[in-house]
Amino acid sequence: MGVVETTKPSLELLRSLSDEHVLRTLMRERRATRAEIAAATGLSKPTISESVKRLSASGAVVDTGERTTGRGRVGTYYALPASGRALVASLASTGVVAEAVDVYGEIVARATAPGADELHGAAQEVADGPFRLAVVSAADPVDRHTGRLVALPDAPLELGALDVPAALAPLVDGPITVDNDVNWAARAEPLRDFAYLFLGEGLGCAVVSDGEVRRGHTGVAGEIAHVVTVGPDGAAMRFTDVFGALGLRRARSTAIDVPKLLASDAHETLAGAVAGVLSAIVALADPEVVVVGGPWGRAWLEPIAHAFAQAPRHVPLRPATVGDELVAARATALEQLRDAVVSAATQR
Amino acid sequence: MGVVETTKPSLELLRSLSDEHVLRTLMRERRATRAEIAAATGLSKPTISESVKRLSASGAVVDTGERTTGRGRVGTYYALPASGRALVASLASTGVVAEAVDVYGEIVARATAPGADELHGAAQEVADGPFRLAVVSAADPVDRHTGRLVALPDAPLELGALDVPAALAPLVDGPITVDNDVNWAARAEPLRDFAYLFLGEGLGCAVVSDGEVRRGHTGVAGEIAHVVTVGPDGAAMRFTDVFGALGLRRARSTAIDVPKLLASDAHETLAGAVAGVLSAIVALADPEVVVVGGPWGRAWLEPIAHAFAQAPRHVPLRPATVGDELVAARATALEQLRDAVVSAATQR
DNA sequence: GCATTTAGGCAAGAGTCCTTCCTAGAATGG
DNA sequence: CCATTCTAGGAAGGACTCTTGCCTAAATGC
Repeated sequence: MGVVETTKPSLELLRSLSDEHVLRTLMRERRATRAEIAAATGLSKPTISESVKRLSASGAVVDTGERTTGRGRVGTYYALPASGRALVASLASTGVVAEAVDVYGEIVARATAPGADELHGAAQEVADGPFRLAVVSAADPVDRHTGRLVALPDAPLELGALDVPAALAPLVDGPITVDNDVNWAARAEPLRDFAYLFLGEGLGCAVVSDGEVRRGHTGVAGEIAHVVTVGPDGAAMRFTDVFGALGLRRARSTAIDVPKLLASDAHETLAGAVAGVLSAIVALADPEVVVVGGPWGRAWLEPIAHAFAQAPRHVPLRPATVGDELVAARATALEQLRDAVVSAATQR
Repeated sequence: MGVVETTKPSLELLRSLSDEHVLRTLMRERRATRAEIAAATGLSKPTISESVKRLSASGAVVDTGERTTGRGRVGTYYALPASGRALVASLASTGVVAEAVDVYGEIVARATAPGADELHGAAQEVADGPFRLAVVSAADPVDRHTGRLVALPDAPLELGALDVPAALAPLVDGPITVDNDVNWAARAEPLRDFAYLFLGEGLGCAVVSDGEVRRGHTGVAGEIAHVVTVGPDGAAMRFTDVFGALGLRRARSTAIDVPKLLASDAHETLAGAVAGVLSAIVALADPEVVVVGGPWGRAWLEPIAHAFAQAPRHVPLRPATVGDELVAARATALEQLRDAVVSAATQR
């Protein structure tokens, strides 16, 4: 708190600001003449001309060879050179998706593979030289500092002992961001303070506060398996143990047997247990709404909402919009890639 | 996410940056010659001279009349004029504290009064013209948008129906920031991801994530009274109800009877209940440590830590450093006051 | 064929930063 | 007591960046 950091005034600062305007305009427009850039940024034509001259000399923008047609003098189109790509990947037990995203936000290549251990192969398939950075969604808890998957008690790693950063390091020449799939799904919702509760084979929750997913110290915030809640006979019980007590786990595993659960008549007991967890979420995170996703979360939204409405404090529940965890991962990758390009071109 | 906001390059930007450097230096040093400011900021003497000329003309800095003594030419000391004050107040059922803080971080006036309803009077006592802003700590849940106290189920307002912003509005000519005392206490700890659990007559918790207290949508994040936990016979029970079941509440109230509690032999039951709440905190916030404060929280840290250590996931507990909720409130007020002075002087 | 339109360049002006040098005045030391 | 040393402040000059305004070249449309 209170660390005031004031940049020194300098003409270099102004110059880099102009350059940044030019680069970001070309990221939006793909190509533009100096006059078009001036109009789009609100800066004057001579300023843009100077900036383009600098950036051309350093190779940060290039003359595409194309020329305007139409009335008036022929203009020269400028564009960004091949600026590298970002890798966006999704890892689940059902398979891997790898995508290459360019600085315009275009998905320029895509590959899928059946097993999570084929991450490297899928990434290599969409590679075209080293990636400038990677953003990965994984269906397991993630350590926010190392990017490695974290084994929590009673929750075997769905993806096995895969070391994501190590698997990608040879292909990526920059930062590798890894986060949980539930957190990525939450980032796609346009709310500032809410929680995203995922109820499927695994249990998960993302807490969004002040517009950002809060990951906590190690990155496993929202791993709700051990929250104490109401079990079968009103007994206090950890959330994950409720499924054991009801015989709704898959054989020799702590994973929930979803088909069996959906076919069972345990609506009420489970809704009560979920309502207990929701009480903890509301108490600690104070969300505006709780978005409920996952196969049985969505199917049983009704009884869950009914049980939760009995609680002394409650908030509205809403089904998750059918979203893809890659949407937010792509957006993050694009933002990081653009920032990397701008800072590479403006820093010296 | 991804909203890139780039400031336009302009010479005015540089000028305001120089002015800000000068102003912030004078806030630290109280008075300085142009040469001293130049040395402190790293900017050149002519630049500082220009800035001081501008700021003197607008009245944002003044010649104090003092002159340097010592070898060399006599220098002119400049300083900030009377720049207004910030009000810092603390409200508890035991009484009110009001302080006036100036732009140097000095407490220039202080008043106390026995009842919370004397907020206006205490504030008026330390006033010297209108305050530029106010920062208030209140021993009740606070709505982060309105600054009003929030009545939650089973938790009567300790301070009554006091409307803090309305009480202060006539004295304050700017923003009024109100927050819970537990949140202020947490802000005084130098950690980025942790929770602060307060166990006294009331129950409270602050969640600090990524270096900031997270208040949630309405501002009542951390109000843990309704978290489901383990009650007397292993029954699932809301935290606040545990005290009712054990007969540890004050008469006709939901407040905890602390002397009775400390004299009771309910260590184990209560430690188990607290451990259940800690499980929820760890699951949802993933803190590095949990700082435990409040009269019986500190006294019973041992049994609580013992019970919590049985949980499948746990983090270290630590007693709260004997802190004053006003420390962080003062720091916030000072930062806001300085920002206000800088922006008033640099904007036009 | 000529007015219109448009990209880009040039020139001038204002403003901010810096480095370097100069000056006035005060304390220090022989 | 006087030369020396030290320091705050100012002035000069150069380097840049921004803007406005004007000019030129080339293509279109009537």
